[in-house]
Amino acid sequence: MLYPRVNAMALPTAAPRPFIQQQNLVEQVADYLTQAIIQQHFLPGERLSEVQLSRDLGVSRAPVREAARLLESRGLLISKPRRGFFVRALNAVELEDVFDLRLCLERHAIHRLVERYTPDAQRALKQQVEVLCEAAASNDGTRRIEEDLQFHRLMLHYAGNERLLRAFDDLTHELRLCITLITKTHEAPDTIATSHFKLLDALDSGSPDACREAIDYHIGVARDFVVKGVGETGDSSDEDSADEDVLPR
Amino acid sequence: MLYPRVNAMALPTAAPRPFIQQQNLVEQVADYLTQAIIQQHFLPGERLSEVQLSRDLGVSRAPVREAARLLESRGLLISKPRRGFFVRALNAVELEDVFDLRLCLERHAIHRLVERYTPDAQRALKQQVEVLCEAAASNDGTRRIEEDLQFHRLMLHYAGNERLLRAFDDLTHELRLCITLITKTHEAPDTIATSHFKLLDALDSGSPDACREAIDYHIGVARDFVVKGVGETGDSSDEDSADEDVLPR
DNA sequence: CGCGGTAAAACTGTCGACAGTCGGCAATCG
DNA sequence: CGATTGCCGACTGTCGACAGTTTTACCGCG
Repeated sequence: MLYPRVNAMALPTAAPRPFIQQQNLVEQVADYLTQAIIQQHFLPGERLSEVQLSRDLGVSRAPVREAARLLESRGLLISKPRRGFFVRALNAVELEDVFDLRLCLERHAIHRLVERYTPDAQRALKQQVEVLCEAAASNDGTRRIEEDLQFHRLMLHYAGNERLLRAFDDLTHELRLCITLITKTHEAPDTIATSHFKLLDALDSGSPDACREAIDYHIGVARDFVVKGVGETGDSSDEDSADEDVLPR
Repeated sequence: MLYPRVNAMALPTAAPRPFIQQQNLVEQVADYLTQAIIQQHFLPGERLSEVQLSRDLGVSRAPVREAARLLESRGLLISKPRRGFFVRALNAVELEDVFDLRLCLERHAIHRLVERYTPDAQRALKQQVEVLCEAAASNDGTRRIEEDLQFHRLMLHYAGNERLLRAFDDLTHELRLCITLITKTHEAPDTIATSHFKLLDALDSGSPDACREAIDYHIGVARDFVVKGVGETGDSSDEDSADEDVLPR
């Protein structure tokens, strides 16, 4: 083992932090854990030992626990009392739900966006598609996904509802759980490109119906892609809790 | 001050826990803080001192911190590094965003629900409306709101997407931030009743368009109600952070 | 009387430690 | 030989304490 301190960890896809101030330990540990989970250094369903993590990262257990709670709220971890934290494992149904919610959010967003489609937004989206195309041509699967998500983030952003954007961000955290499934099944670069250009065209047309059709198609493709990829791989999770359908308040 | 220990707090809408085991301190503190914020024992924008809380509740600071992080993820608190936790204060724009997202979620939910409208769901919703009507006749404003939310929770539940329900729950936490504003402006009991009966009728009709119209009207009324209530009261929040529109990844 | 600077107080971030609990292993009994 | 029970190790939940930072109060000076 003997990992270095968190300061020295390599994060190729880390969030750009232009500010001078370094984040506190909690966020650093959270970022580290997020990356480790996404890159499958921790497998779905695996238990995370607090002492092990704190030893490896060279910090005490308090920041580790707080970071774990943060990731739990993001749906990346699940805590079982007195048992510890486990890496969340999405089964097929949960994955369907995630994409259904994504459809819900993006439909709404694109309708809001087409109402207030400024040149600024148009320019930014167009530019991001270009970045995405460039990424799609590369072999870096993770970057491809991130640029794709960033495009959708931009859409949500220019839709003008910050809370909607937050809901989307919460969702993407879970989406990244199965990111490796997507990166492995190498989607054709031009498919990605045309799929996004269709969205731009629909927005340019100004027709809400065209936008809805475009986003439905777009997300449908992504859904089929991931659901196909998951197949029999990542179901697991829990069969022991048989009292889940009582709808607690 | 001198609140009692967290064990003694009254939670009329507490989750049913048939098991012997009591929850851990973190959840207890989180529930306590949630109730305290909702009942405005802590005012919006107010800072929460960790030591003060831990003294008052008779626990150490670790559970308080973890509970505070939990509530931060729910949007009830905001943490500023090295400054502490503050009660979230929703301004008018944020409130609009919340209701817009609620519209987004419930539109989607009711469309999913009308596709799979089982007798079970119909019965449960009808019963909940009756409970709501009873609550609406009472003077307990908090209970009125909670039963109202519970009805919508049921709708989301029977829509069959657990993730959608979670997104709604996350949102209602923020909705409760301005709950007192709603309870003060006493809505007419029969208005509430008929408004919900319309939803049931739309579902019975099986027409997606009717459902959409009903939910749009329903949430529109609620939105106007709250937005009118907030008026000049709860804006505040922060004017110091001028770098919020850079769209961080 | 107002203002700037300094020092003290209070608070947050982090740490190490202790106690209760859970899971696994082995010894024992049927 | 299989099931049960007691024990042991490991781990989580919680606590008190220390260090660095922010806020506040106070004091001198203009």
